[in-house]
Amino acid sequence: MSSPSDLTRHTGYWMRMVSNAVSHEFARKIAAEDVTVAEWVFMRALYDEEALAPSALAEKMGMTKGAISKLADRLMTKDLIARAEHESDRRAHSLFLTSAGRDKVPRLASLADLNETEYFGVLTEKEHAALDKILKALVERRGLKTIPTD
Amino acid sequence: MSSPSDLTRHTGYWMRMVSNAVSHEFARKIAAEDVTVAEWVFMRALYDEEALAPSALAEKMGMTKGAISKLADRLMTKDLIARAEHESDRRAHSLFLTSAGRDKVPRLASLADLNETEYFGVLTEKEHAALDKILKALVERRGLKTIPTD
DNA sequence: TCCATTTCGTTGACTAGGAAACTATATCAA
DNA sequence: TTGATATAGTTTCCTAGTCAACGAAATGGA
Repeated sequence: MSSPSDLTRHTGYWMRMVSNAVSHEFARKIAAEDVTVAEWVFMRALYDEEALAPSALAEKMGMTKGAISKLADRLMTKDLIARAEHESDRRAHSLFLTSAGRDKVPRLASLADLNETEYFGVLTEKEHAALDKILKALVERRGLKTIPTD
Repeated sequence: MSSPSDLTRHTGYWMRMVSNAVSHEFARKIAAEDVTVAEWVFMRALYDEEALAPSALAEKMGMTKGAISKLADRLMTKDLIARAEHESDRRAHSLFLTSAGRDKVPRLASLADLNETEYFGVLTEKEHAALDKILKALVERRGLKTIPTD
């Protein structure tokens, strides 16, 4: 037996290695659009909705509301999102994409597609399909849910 | 077609979701031993060696030497590692596990094993083997190499 | 109605890492 | 030998999160 649990015998090890590489490369790509990965996920989450409350975003993205608050500040500074007061509850508000923000999403989406293709393009069709299936099985069987940001 | 590249159609999305979950759960487990994931990787890297230079660790872990410098500080404060001056080069030194540090590695390793089992235990033997094989193929074909920390 | 409690979001203190400037030392070429 | 350059680590400044305390507004009994 090789020393205490050789790290490379762990699936988690290889998974993290690939996952990190994919993320870092994606971060590099979208940096050209002056957006971070967290910002992209945030914007993508708003894209399908009219507007969302910070708390909903926090839940969806698996981040604390503090983090969302600061992230929203940054996105507002960049004029990619804006806020609307809640009609009846004066504590609450909701966030939505500005038109500039909305315009950006498809461009970022193609970069995401490109990254996906680049990374997983080295797999055969069969391998890729098998990987997807197994990952989804894992998510389902372990009951995972939040949108992965980091 | 659903809106700009539905994130959930990306393998990277599912991969990050699983990878993050595995990491966070592991972080939670080893927090009981008062160690972070980066610290664990650092210690694990030292375990097989007599001693390593900070620069070698940085290379191995894919972190900057600045980060290694701070990480080493923390580990020295906890008395888990110590430093030895280089015999001829007065700029250099090397880091090694203290006996307390060395003792801790097997305990952390079992937590790593436990985490691995817990997470991937929901897969069948066949699925698990297939996943490993595909991940390793990805790493090889894309030429990835540093030990994943985050 | 009014006070206790809960909820929404923000803020401040803290942690971890990257990038680049910096310090000290080593090496190499003239 | 000595001055230029390269190398080993450290430090500083910055970004991006968490956690916990907080203020303001809403809610729900007594």
